[in-house]
Amino acid sequence: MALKHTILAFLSRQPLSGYDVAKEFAEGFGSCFWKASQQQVYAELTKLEQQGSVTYEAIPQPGRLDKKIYSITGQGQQELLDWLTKPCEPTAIREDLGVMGLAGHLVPSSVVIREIERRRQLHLDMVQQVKKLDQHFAQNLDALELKDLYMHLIIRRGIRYQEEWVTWCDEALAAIAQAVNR
Amino acid sequence: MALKHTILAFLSRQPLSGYDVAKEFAEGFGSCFWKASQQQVYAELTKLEQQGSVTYEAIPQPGRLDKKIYSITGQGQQELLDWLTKPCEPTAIREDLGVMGLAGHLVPSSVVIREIERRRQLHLDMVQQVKKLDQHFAQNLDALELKDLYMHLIIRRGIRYQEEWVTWCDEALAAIAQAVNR
DNA sequence: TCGTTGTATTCAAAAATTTGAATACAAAAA
DNA sequence: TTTTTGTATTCAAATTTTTGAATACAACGA
Repeated sequence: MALKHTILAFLSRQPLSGYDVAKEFAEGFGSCFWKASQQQVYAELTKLEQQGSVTYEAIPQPGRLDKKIYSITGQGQQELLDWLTKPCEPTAIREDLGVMGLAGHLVPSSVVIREIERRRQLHLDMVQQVKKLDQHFAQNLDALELKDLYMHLIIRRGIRYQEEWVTWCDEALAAIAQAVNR
Repeated sequence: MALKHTILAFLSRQPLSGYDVAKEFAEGFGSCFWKASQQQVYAELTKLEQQGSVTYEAIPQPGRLDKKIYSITGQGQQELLDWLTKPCEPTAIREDLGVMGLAGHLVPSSVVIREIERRRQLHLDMVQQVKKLDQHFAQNLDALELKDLYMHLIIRRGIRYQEEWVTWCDEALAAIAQAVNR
């Protein structure tokens, strides 16, 4: 389970509130690599706190519930470290669009084409979004410390992934158009 | 949920036993796009059968449980068709290795390097494996009917995905080596 | 002949993820 | 000024996925 470890990893970089962690999953690093809902994040933070992997400092907020700023503990850091040291397995793409490859012939080709065109645009937008994440790290690459270099490299993987989808959409659209006009 | 629809899609191509479907997920198309365990497949097939989306013909086998050959029904085909017609959203990569980007600096760079080298080999193996799936379809591309063209295209996506990981591993290893020797 | 691999199905429990809410106030935009 | 967006947390339920078994026989190789 990487949700737990992804949260620990976020907190190993800086203390964050649950809201901030959820935002990381929705908009930042997580948007490309690992999505988690607010509820999942809050539930996991509560569990991690009970287990002693994280602690929080409650910031009183006038007239509403305290804001909790979570930090990783020594124990949490050790857990993360142990996990990082163990080999991890690649995961399947788990992409709904794949089903089109199996059964696309059941729907009119126009439906397939429309869907691929839609996806092309979505991935194009994602390229821009993920590139923004990289802006901070992509500057003077030669002087980057390891911490930032790792971040840069993995973000590059995300960018490439999205770019590859755009390329694939173009190729697929061309191939389908050719086959249909035959 | 694409498990249901992936199973329906398999069965839309040909009738299969639960064992065969599970094999598709483990070794065939699914190995790259959507993994599901045997138990998941059998449970889902039972549910689909109860709902009338699939039927099975029981093949008696001397001395053991019947073998069930499942086929998609008209209703199942309609469900699949409806699902394919609806737009689908891209999914996050959901890759454990991503956590390295966030917190790789907590472990010695040798650990990161070893892990990336290991992953490189795994993806290299996957490239070969997925290319095998394509063999049947990659022949005389210009005469491929749509059904097979779609399959070919989506398998190409899987090949590229694995190849991209290999390329990324190479780039990452080079960049890390350079940073460490600085 | 003995172990391994492959065919074939089923049960049960635990863990993870998704979905749908509700609450509450501040700040910015319409 | 009214609505929308953003900050911030929590509860509950349903669904999905993972993990760990158990059963049974056939075929193949050592």
